Amino acid sequence: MMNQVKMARIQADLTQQQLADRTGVTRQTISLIEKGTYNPSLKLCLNICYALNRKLDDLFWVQSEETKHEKIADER
Amino acid sequence: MMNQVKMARIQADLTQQQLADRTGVTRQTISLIEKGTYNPSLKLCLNICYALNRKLDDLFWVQSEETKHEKIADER
DNA sequence: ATATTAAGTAATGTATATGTTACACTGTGT
DNA sequence: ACACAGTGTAACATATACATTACTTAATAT
Repeated sequence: MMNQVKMARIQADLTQQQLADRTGVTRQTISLIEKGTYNPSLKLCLNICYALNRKLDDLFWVQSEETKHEKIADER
Repeated sequence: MMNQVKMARIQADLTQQQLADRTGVTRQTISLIEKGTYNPSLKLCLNICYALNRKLDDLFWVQSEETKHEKIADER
């Protein structure tokens, strides 16, 4: 589950702990989400968005496997 | 947890059962998500997006309580 | 050298998302 | 009147998100 949380957090100049505090979870949860091994709840995704002043698609959108090919075709 | 799933599903002319089949969950799960009593996982949100050809912000974005006021102020 | 901060990760417990089965209600068609 | 499709919802079981605690490593500062 790839995402842009780590990039956005660093751009916002926050530590994992600071982001965790602002989103109401523990640092460990943030770490696992950034590493991509977790499948976070929508509510947590939204809280991360609020803390980083982003929207869902900025941080969490991933293209479906099927439409990836169309994208490649578009780029040609 | 308000969302636009029901609207988008009806616009796509799908039943809850059809959407459930396409997203790999049961009809009950779709029903509860549409009703807003569930806090679905990101993976399920993405699968619903794929099935309805939408993006996360279209179906699942909800403004934070704090920024709601700013929005209202903007509209004045 | 030592202390401190940021981050990765493992073990264990709890809360909850989701599945399964089943029943009820509403509307529509016959 | 009956059948059926679509939906809401409840009870119970299972998987997993998330918390808690704790250990480790790397980097930086004193």
